[in-house]
Amino acid sequence: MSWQINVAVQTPAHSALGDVLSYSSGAPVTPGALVRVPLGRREVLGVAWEVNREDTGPATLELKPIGAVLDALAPLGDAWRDLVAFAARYYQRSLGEIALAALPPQLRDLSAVQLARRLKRKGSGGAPGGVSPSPVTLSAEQTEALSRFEAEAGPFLLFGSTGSGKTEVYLRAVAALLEREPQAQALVMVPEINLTPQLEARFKERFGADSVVSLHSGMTNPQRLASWLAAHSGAARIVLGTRMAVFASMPSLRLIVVDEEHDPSYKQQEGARYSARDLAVWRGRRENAKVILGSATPSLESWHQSRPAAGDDPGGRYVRLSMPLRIGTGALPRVRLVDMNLQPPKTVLSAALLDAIGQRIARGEQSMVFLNRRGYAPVLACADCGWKSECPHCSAYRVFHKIDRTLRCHHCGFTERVPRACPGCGNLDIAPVGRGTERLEEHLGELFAAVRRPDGSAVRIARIDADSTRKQGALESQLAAVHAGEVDVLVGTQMIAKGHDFRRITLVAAINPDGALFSGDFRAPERLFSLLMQSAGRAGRDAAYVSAQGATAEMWIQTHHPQHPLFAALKRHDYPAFAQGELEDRAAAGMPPFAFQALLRADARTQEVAQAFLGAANAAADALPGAEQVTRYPAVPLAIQRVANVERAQMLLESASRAALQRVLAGWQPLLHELRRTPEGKGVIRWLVDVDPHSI
DNA sequence: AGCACGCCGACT
DNA sequence: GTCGGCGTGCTC
Repeated sequence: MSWQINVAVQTPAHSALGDVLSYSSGAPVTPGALVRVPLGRREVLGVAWEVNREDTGPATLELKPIGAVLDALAPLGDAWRDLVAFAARYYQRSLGEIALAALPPQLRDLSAVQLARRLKRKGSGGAPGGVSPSPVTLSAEQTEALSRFEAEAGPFLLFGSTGSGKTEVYLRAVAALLEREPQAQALVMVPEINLTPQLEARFKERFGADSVVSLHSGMTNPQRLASWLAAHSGAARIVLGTRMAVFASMPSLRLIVVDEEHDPSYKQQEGARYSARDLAVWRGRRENAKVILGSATPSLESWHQSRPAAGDDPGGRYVRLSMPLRIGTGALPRVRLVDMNLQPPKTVLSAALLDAIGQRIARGEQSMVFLNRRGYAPVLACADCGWKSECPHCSAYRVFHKIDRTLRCHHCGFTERVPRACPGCGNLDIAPVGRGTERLEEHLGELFAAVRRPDGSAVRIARIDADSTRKQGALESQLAAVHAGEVDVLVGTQMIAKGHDFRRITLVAAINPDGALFSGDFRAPERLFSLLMQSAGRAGRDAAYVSAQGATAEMWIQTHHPQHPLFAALKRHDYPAFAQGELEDRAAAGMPPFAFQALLRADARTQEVAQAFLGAANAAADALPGAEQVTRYPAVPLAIQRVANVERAQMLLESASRAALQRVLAGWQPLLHELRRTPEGKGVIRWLVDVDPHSI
């Protein structure tokens, strides 16, 4: 009984327990080994973090002995533990929470014996598949990007417009690595589960099915365990996945690709709020793996970080690789702005846009119309008494879904049948206000009811959004229908703007994107620009198809602000101009990437309690080291202040120094734990820190 | 977070 | 008399 093992276990952030719990062991355990340990009445999985000989000083407290060591599995490496430790520190979470969340869930339930049995059954893995030669010839831009990638250290920002062939660059970079180093592994991340199947197919075709595994939350637990084990053992040369994959154990990691690096999905929005993109860059440096961030509309952070040196400015830390041209003859679509101020009042779809869609139908081409609002109408209202379909549990309206005649709250899920008469005054005349995708689909159906396709049949309209794709496999089958040409007009939310290659779509329309122009969220314009650029990229991807049809691909935007500089840049497909404008605004306002932010949020039964806690927390931070370099703003309610009967408030911290902000946050954590036991902390349901928040 | 203990209302 | 509501407290 002479070893003290400090183990990271899943201790929740609120428990105020230490980062690691100490146990005794009769034999040393390798740091990084998975162990089962007693915790209260139960036995949980943990990761051995530090191992000390217990010969110094008297035993201060009686330690429980560790349980089984899962020694059939190689211990997690130093680099992996450093990554977890960094993420825990930076995002203000416990070591164990990050570590355990990074492991496949099934590992928690398996005993040492079961795990050993499973590993034996798996055997040593199949023969490594050879790399198939690439079927395509590289463009000059791609060749240039690859040669700079090979020659320099990075990290790289691959700035390539939609259709410029970024994926082929990733594939070549991975191929060169795998051929050069027989053990090397590559990690390729994509923002959404929906995008993994097509990328997975492409990688498997090139590198063989045995070399590639996926890691994302859509997989079953056994699948995730199998993939994780293959990555951990080195049998899988390529790991493809969503943000969670950044924590995959990969002993020979040499290359990390973050595709669509600007995508908000890389930022985890619950639990440990980490940015997988930022962690990827950190991990790359720690493990000496090259990192490529790719995007047609990079995040302003990455764009700024990849600025070239100029004058006194030494430039950013990233190397920018630009590929502005679209492959083949397909030009970028023409952007057409419709000034909605010149349309008759209450116009939903302008006559010019309808005409353009009609022409596409007549030519047998497809159009895509998107609107970022699902359901039939965002509000149901009574004209007589002013009743609106408010959610009784949230400070939000319930959305009218005509399909099943329900009012649904998109925040808490509360659903009711639509009332027959106004609950306020009994008036039978309650009407939908505004429109969502359902209503747009209906509207288009009416408008094109009399129109015939070239073969004389009726126009086919389809809708893809979170509601239409709820069932397993629904998205795939709906996408297949679009690809097969069974749809003339596709209506949907931003879901359809992301990544899917609709080769026969020659018109994309954004019906009402104005909301993001003057939103309180300073990142809204960036997201809108990226969404519109991406949507425009959906149109006319198949150059051969477009030119054979003699058609011009078009992106239509209906707006009340046609003079807005965002649209001017969009018209020219000029991301650099847009970014420069935004960066100037951000610099002037002292916002990211010129400042660093963190949020402290508190949830309570009442807004007063939540704000009182934040007020006390604010006062407690006065004395912290670094506080003089951090601006603390007063507590305010969240934009949606009540969800499921919980009131939410937050306060913002901002500093030009990331280090100072980190120092304050680190010192704050224990004070916040103490605060919960004071009168100001009574009634606080939870509090959380969000470092580098995405929306404030 | 789990999972206990603990102290008050409606059921076999 | 017990089943069970979730308030409070602890886990090396």
